[in-house]
Amino acid sequence: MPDLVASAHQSNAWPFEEARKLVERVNRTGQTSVLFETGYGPSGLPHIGTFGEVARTTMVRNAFRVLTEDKIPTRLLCFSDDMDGMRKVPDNVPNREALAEYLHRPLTRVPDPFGEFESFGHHNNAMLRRFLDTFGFDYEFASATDYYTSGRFDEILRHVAERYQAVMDIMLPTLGEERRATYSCFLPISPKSGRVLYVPMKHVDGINGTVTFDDEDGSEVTMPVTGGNVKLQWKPDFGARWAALGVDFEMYGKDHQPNTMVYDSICRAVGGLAPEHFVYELFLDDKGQKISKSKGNGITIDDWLTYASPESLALFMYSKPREAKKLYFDVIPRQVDDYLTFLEKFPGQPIKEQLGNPVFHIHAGQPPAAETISDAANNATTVTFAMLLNLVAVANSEDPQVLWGFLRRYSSTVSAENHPGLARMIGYAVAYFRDFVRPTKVYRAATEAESAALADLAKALAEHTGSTDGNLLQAAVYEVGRAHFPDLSGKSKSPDGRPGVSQTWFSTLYQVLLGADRGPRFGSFVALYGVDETCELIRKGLDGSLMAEHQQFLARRG
RNA sequence: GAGCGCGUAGCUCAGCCGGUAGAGCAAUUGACUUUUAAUCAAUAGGUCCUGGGUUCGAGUCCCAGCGCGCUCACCA
Repeated sequence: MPDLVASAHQSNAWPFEEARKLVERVNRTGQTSVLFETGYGPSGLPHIGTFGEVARTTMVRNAFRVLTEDKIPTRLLCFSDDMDGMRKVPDNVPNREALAEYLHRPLTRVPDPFGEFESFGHHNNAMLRRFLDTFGFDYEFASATDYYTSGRFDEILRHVAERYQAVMDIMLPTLGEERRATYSCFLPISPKSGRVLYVPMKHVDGINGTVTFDDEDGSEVTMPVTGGNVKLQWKPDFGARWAALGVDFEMYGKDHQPNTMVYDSICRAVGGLAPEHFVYELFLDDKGQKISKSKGNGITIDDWLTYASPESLALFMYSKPREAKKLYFDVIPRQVDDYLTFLEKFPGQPIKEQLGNPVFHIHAGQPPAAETISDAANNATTVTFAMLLNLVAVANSEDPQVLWGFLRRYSSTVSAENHPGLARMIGYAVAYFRDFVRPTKVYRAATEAESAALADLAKALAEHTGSTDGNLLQAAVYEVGRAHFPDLSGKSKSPDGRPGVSQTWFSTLYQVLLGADRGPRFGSFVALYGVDETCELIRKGLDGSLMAEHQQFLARRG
């Protein structure tokens, strides 16, 4: 595969551009492995941005593996800063009052409000891992609490104590006057209250590795910096961790960008080599505001996975990482269809274009084959999400079987067994219909004339009970329409030359029975939906049940 | 104010190493034996933000300007 590697060295797809920086780094240092890191602050449930960071870092990692033909081992460490103090009680958890007394304690020392895990921190860590596992990421999880208490950070902590002045010299100029007066890069955990203390150090002993400070009750305390007694302040924590673990690559959001120099300087000050960075743009909600955990705006990972595949979300993360993009429900269908298009094009592309195709990066160079359905003449088509959303809207049904029925009109052999991807997509389309389309429906009552016509239609259809012949049923629909709503303009005619049917008739059917202004060819709809079921639908349209049911549905949603 | 990014068809965006502008949706027309979802075929459409520069040649590279977006206290 020298062709692939050579092209990868030329490719301007961003994961390759980032990975090339790492190749140069390896050539420079002679190192024999590469460590990727992503950070996670578990003060709340996992954020879609956290997921994006892991997805994108994985893409760079895979690009690196292609470039180096897998000769340099790589690891991805997802580091959870779960020793951070709980600064406020999150809004979206149960038992909030009970949590209040644990404010400022490390998250791994706060009881789990969900009552399932050892601590709130453990709970949030587990949630993060669940999401990452859903996507099949290859990663190692790391807990700050474990690292601090097990002694894995002891050496670097002693080092920071020794180099205390150097670290403070980097930090102090970046702070406001007020903060400067009390700042410390060490945050001791109070031996009395268990809280993370933001207090000035009275003394730092670089030789013995201890710090001296006043505890919350005013008593002076001297403790070793090691063993989990003390954690590092945010910026020193970043730099020191990179140095301690030998991190080679870490990306972060643009809000961190101004701090890059500070993190890197600290890393060097304590003897490390600063990692390579990539700065990505933040996501925006529907109103153009930045999505953040604390605001709780925008959509969640669960939201996305309710309506679309993990792959479509990965595509969103791949595209334009340096642009502030809107991440909201209405971007979902497009991502799904773009993903399908890219997947379909991939096999026929020359290598160079494959390397720029998002599915290469989403699937670590091994995208699956696209699923298509074929008609009787063997013309293959990709079923798009847009098409399914239309189908589910016109079929007016949350029953997947009705959708399969529509699809089998085109391709008689298609099924969930031979098209698992399509089956999943139908599930997503149904959910999207239920939550975004159905609420927009408006049912109206039939007029007197329309009621008479509908009653006749029910009678006419009843004679064809059990029929699945769309054309036969369509003819019946037309016969009734001709009697009640003839088109007198002469514009439309039946094949035998009799007057056609006014559009009013069809509008009536859609508005009264389906709650929409437009709809499917009605005979075909009846064939799939069922004659008896359609008669029942007409009955409910006439007696007002459809309107009432829709009202109830809307009321239930709130 | 500083940093980063963006400005291409009505909308959303592709345009790789510089070589006569592309897709999807929307629109219009037609096919599917009566207009009505999907599908299929076709048509229409753009001063590539502006002005300079480099070049035989610039949407693409360089400079300047205009417009828009995001980030930049504390906390992480």
